[in-house]
Amino acid sequence: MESSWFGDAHMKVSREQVAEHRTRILAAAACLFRLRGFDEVTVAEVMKDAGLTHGAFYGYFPSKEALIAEAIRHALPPAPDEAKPRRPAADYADGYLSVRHRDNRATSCLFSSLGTEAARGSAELRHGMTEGVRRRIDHLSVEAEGDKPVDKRRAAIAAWSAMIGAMILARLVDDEKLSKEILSATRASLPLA
Amino acid sequence: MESSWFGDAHMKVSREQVAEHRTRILAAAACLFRLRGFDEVTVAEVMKDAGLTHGAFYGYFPSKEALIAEAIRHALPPAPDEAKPRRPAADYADGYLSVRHRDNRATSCLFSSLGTEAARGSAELRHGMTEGVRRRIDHLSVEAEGDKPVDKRRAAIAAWSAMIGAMILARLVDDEKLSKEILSATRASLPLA
DNA sequence: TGTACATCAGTGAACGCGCGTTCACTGATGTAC
DNA sequence: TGTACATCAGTGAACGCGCGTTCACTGATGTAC
Repeated sequence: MESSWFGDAHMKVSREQVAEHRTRILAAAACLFRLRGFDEVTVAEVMKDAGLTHGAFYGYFPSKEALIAEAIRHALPPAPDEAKPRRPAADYADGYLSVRHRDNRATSCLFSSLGTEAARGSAELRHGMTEGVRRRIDHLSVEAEGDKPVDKRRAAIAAWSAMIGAMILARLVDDEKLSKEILSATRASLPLA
Repeated sequence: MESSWFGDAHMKVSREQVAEHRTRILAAAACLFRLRGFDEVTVAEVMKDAGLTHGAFYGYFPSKEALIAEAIRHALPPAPDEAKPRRPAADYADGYLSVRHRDNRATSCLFSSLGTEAARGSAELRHGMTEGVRRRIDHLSVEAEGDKPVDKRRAAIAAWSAMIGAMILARLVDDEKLSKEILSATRASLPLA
């Protein structure tokens, strides 16, 4: 089947429809996975949240595993855009270690909501997440404590590790007071300028 | 059925047998869970690793969920023993942020191997893990940086959060160099005396 | 403009497999007398 | 000491359910002429 400029124009509407459905599937999956984990979410649920029936799934993705890798890639922070200003590291840390972030799991940081399971995931999934790790380290390195770039990068890695660990503990613990203490104690000790 | 001192003595062997089997089930479960996560491990596998068949499981635990909570409790660090010397915090951190710990998942720290999934677990599971969190914070507080106890405790929380986050990232990332960098950078920045 | 045909995203019933859980049974050990 | 019975941890077949995946079909949209 060939496509002329004419054919393209006519197909455009349904192609956009498909692209939008695909985006909705990925977004629904990313939310559900964060809320309940990869294994506890079913393909049928994701499709229902995206407004479709489960049978259509395999027109979009070859398997649930492929959806996991794609949804994570899609939800990860995008490559830095020169046009947009970088978010200040202190702002990022304040938001990250907030009760709001702790309780908003559906839109939370992927590393603190799915980190331990993702480490056992497919090569594709881990590769996607590795890119996300690199970007975040680069982002935080700019304003981390230290004189030389090496020191800044080291501090950025330590600071982000602490944010992730603290968020996981804050969500895990069944004592609200301890949970808040973990967040604030970690915030106070972050090596960010 | 009454138990006399005589009856007790006669029953002792089989009671010890049962207790040992129970321990083996818990130990096998704790290893498998760390390696593959709660959902990916089957009751039958745990029993096989413990040297029994799956049918015997329900003589020991009422459900898989109960096993999860018990196995985690069993694998968590015990209450501090006055008789035994505390492990120095620097030692603990060196071991924690080592490649050895990263690669030995079967016996790894529960928070870095199951943290994100446990946060979505049963109340029993979360309660058990909360006790583990308290103990570790107390343990590390003794030698953390700071003059007043409050400062030491704050530093201990931040240091442990960083260890957990760093271990999760080090396991997740598919680049050996970056993985090691995360461990060493975090180790260098830990607020431990 | 109208009619017949092609395409293809989406539907929902069905399949097959695996896993948590149950249960009738076994066999080793201990008890009664 | 011997015989009959009770107990109970463990066995393995079976059940039932849910989930990932497949597939024949629908119906809306576009194409050919």
